[in-house]
Amino acid sequence: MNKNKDVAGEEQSGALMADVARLAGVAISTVSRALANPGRVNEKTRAKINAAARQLGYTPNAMARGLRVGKSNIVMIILPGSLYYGVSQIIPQVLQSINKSLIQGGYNLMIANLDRDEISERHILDLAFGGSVRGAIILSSKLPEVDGRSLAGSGLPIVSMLLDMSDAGLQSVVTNDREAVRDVTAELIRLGHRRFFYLAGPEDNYHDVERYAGVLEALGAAGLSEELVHRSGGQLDYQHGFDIGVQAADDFVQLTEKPTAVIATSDDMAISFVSRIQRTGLSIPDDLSVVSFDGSPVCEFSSPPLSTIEQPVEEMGRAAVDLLLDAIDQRQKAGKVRTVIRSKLILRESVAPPRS
Amino acid sequence: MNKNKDVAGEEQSGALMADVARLAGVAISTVSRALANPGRVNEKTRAKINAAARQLGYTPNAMARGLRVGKSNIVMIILPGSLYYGVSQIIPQVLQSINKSLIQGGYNLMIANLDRDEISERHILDLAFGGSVRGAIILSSKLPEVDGRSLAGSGLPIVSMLLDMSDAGLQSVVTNDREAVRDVTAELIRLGHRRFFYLAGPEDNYHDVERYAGVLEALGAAGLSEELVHRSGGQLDYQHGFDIGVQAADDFVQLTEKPTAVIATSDDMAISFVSRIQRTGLSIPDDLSVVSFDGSPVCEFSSPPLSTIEQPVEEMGRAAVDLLLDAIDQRQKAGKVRTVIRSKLILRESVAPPRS
DNA sequence: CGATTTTTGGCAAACGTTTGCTATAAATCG
DNA sequence: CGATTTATAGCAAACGTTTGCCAAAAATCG
Repeated sequence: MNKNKDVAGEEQSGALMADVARLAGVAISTVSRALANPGRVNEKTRAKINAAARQLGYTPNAMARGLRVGKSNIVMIILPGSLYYGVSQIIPQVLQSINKSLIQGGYNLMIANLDRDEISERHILDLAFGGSVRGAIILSSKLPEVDGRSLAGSGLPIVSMLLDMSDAGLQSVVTNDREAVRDVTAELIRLGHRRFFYLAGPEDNYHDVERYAGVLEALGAAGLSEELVHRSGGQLDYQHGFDIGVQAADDFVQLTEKPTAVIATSDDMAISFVSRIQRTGLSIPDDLSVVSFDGSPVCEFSSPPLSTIEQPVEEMGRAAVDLLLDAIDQRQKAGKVRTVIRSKLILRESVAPPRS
Repeated sequence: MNKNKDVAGEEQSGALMADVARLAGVAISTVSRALANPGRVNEKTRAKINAAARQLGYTPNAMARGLRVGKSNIVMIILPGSLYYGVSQIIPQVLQSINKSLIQGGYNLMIANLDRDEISERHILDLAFGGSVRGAIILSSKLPEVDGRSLAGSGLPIVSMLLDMSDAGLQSVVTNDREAVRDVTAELIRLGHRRFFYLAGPEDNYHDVERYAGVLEALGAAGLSEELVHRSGGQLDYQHGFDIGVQAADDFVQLTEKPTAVIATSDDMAISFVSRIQRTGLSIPDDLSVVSFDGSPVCEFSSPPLSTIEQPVEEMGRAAVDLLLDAIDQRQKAGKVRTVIRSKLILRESVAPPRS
């Protein structure tokens, strides 16, 4: 990028395509073609060009290419808010999985936001409308919309991951929240549990709606009343999982008819709930079985080891990137708008039949 | 970005500066100046331009600007490897802190790598030499170097964070690993502990070197022999913290003279060690005190709550970005090449005096 | 009020790469 | 071997913004 070609210092300046052309004795456009469209250039000429490029350590300028072609090689990810919380590595795992697949497709991943306030929404829209990004993967409900600019109206290819936005027309890659929770609830019922304590995420949150529905479905399928499940929480976001669990433990001790099984909808709330409830003298799983959601590795080292539903993050990330790249390349796959990848229940020592 | 100005569909095409100029009845260069150098444009003209820009939802094209100016608005982060592991949120916290500060400075954060293999090194160098990024923050030792291209030779402003690379000439923002571990070891000594079990990270790893040195310093300061500390592990990377802790527990039970205090150098290894050692019947902290490093929030909900050294990630991230922006703007602060921000010991129930 | 200084708008070229089009060379065909 | 077809290299313009320079308008000075 250094225009001063005479610098004899240690710094390796960024060679231009023009430099390669000069050294190889061809036109700039021939260099461009040799690198990007090799079949259009004679083999001998191509060899000369490749040698020159190697000698100069030539690296294409992505901004110039993006400007000319009208497309960048960056994909942005729109987060629900914080990048991390508690023991959950879901978001970092998402980032890792997506990044890995994007790099293989020749793209770079950029984090677009760390909040969903107006400043962040505006920033996301700048990236979208400024041509800086080629597509987006969104992990959050509601597409950004500020001052007459909306992400939906930008024409940018978008894929939703973790939550189902297929109703809004977005290709979505999700796990089977509802079904997974239904199945683990059915397992608790099979073990003999008849009273349940549900640790809720934020009310109306997609994940909470799905997971709670799974509980109710299992009860219905077993001919049991929905009144057998006590719902705790609903005010705090998943980011405050530890707090949810602490408050739930307080809630639990107030109950006169104690439930025998806890269904926590994130590992954080399960971990802090268990910690607090054990201090009241209750024993897990003798007095109370506990299951959780997310699949954080640390659950194996809890006391006792925690049963949890493990999300297939890596697979979902791959699928999301595949869908996005298809949309970018405008390969209209006549496929489903909603891709479901199943979570997996990991049963550990926190679950047992209830005391008779 | 859509060249077809006649599209009457729902899609809001990216308006160009040329469109704003036409609507405002001025030249393109005047629009550019009004937006970027307002003092150079008459107030009345500026108002016309701002109104036109607002009406059209004009968003600058960052690629065009970057190309013309010769500088992008992206900063890359070079990771030591995986983005996440165990309960540690250090890397995600780093990303969040850095991203927050960068956005305030008008930059975007891009993840450059997820590995340190040759493909990833090459990719990092492409970003550096291709003009795609304006600076780098590195969380890993050794600067990328492949095929005659080296990051050090690219002229790109670089700041190291978490590990001290000031000897290699890089501005570095670190925490006081050595001192923090020395102080916590001194506290254990003060409580009466005389035999220690050190859970090591990878041998020769910067962090392990510093932290182990802290242990030895505290012993020396108390006039105690270095032989009082048994070192366990050293083969696995911090990413495998849980495994390190499991192996350390096996190691520990083999010891004839049991140490009374454990100094673990990451929360992951402490958590898994405690889990395993408790299964052998030992009690924390009655039989064995445990301290850890990182400050993961879940430590509060361990059984018993785990004492840990909390890293000042947010503050370090801010400092690193400040240094980087200074370097980008070529503001030569006549300052130290090494910035140290202190970690903080959080004492919880995992530490007690040894049984007499 | 004329001379001088400052402000302001616009032209044109720059940034590094890509690609349509044309002319020429090379290959193929009868 | 001449006519026809195909392959290949190069010219020039495009992408969207920025900025040096110049001319003209406006402001200030004596």
